[in-house]
Amino acid sequence: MATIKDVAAKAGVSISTVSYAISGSRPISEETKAHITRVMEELDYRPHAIARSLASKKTRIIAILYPAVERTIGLSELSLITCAANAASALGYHLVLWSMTSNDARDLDRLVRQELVDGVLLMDVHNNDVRIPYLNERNIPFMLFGRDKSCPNESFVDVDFAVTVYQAIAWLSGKGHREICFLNQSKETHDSGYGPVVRTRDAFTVFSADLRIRGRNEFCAADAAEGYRKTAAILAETPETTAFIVMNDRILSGVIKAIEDSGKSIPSDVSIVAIVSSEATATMFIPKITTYEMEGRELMELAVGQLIAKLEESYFEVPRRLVPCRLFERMSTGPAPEKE
Amino acid sequence: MATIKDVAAKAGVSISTVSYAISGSRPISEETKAHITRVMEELDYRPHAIARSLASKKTRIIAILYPAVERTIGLSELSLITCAANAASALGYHLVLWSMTSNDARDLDRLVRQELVDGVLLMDVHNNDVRIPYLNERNIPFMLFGRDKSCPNESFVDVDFAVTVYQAIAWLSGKGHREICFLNQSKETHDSGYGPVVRTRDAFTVFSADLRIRGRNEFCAADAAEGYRKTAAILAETPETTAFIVMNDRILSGVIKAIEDSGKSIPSDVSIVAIVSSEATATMFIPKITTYEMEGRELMELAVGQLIAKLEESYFEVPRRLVPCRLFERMSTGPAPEKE
DNA sequence: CTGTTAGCGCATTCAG
DNA sequence: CTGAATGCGCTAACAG
Repeated sequence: MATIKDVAAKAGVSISTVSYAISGSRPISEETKAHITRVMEELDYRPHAIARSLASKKTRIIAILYPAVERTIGLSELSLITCAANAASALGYHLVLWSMTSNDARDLDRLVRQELVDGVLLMDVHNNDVRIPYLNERNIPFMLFGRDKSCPNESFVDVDFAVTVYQAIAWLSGKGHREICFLNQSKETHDSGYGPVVRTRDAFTVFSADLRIRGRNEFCAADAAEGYRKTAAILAETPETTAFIVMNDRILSGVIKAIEDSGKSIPSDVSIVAIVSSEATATMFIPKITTYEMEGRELMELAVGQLIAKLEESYFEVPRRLVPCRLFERMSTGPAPEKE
Repeated sequence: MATIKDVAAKAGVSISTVSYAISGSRPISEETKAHITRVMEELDYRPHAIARSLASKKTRIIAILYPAVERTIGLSELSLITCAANAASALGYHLVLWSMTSNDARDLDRLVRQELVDGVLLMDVHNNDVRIPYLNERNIPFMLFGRDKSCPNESFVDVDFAVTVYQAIAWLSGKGHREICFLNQSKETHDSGYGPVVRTRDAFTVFSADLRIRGRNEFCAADAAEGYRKTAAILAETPETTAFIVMNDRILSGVIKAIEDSGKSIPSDVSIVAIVSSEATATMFIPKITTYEMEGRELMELAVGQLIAKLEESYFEVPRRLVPCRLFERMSTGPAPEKE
């Protein structure tokens, strides 16, 4: 492997000149720079990442950190991580994956102390996350993917749950639906303060009133059988319901079945839209489900971009970015049925 | 941050003694070693990963590499990657994620040439994968997760598809089923030579004969509607079918619906077992689906362990390990119905 | 069994 | 605008 020394020798300049030609942190005449560039190409030179890190005290590596707790929102997608890797790569960074098996900051300490990474991207932030005070204390730059009310001063990117709920209601409303039921996740999840569940619930209350929708704001445990039971009960109690907004992929099949078993059909009698869902889920059903899907790529590019901006100090404000989900209209939604 | 120098000074020994006490690559007397260990703890010393790498020419970082192509088998799980990270971490390694967006070995070259990693774990290996000759040529140690007939000489770990199919047939057979249909993935996937589809198909042919099962060996496109159509057709043609083995989570809801619409019920009339599936999928349906699930954790520990063994040259053979899926009996399977 | 020392490949001072 | 020299923190010869 060619080193910077080889390049310098062949180009007839000093090592530092080559170094500056690469980094640009000091003016180099156009012609020597061009010459050096050519020699680098001839030698197929690549800077040695490790050596560069040791000298510069910056590794150009960021860590993406998954905590012990498994959440129910569909954040657990491989594509999110590959997006992160791609985003990092595009900015000249590497992405290492850390997965914490316990909820103990010492696990994190073990990793951080090796000084392998310049910054950390925290996934699945949860209430009173021990990782946040730890990173603050040690002054490790970090960014949250997801947010929590217990950490109001941090940088984050997150799904805009409120706007997503608003859009779903408004869109259904535009199709004539006036009686809409929101099937959120479980009450336990809500009561534990899990952000997405709390925010969507509040948003549904507010926006359904704003849009003059008669809304039912319900919880449902993450289980197809529960989805069935709940939906059947709702249909029995308020048969005028013409649309369901569902924030839990696991209950969809139960919801669909309950609607069909009640003698109604989708979407002519009842519409279903799944929020914070995914194409993979949507296409598993008949009919294919209309969804609002997380903008995983955009969110990740933001998260990684902001984190790296922080590292390179070209940014000084605390970035907080919310991105609503995007609508994918499929076969489970239609205009509200005519009133008899 | 304390450095090795600080430890040496405080312990009253030389730097190299500390180094050897850590690595164990040269004998150190028990008492000095104990003393050094104590001093390290007092100083809360952690070796600097980068400096160590530069000096030793080993980074103790491995890359997990996802290719451009998206495969249909459920390998796309986040848990696989976190397992890989955990396995690596347990062995003192870090895991970086590389995601190739093109099918070009030059992308890989760009990464490898930075000499950031000691070895590579290739995911989702496909026919005539360009990455394999490249890595061989450059002498980069690597390991395959999944395998392909176009690379018969490499080290790999993989799901034992044949044994999984055998077990599924045998298990159903033990419950009295004699007419079993295997719903594989699409014919196009098979004809393109995709290993899992080819191997399961062949295995079904062989083992259903061995076990005296009247088997239908069918393809089905990855779509719930196709699953419905296909299942309905099969039920019409061969109504004596009492069990379906399905290797495609995307069609399950169609299969279930077709069976129910034909007036039969699950599992009393017809059993369903999904192979190479997952709990997440299984619990999305009513009834919960009996599955054979990939031993992701075990496979990953094997893959990472073997790769690292290779790196550290405590191993010289080419490891090839197959692990069949494990049965999770749920509600979609039961004894074959009595013959009329 | 332990100490001394020369790099690993590069970034970055200090001189010119 | 460019070159020479120092050292990042550690490993691994070499020397005792």
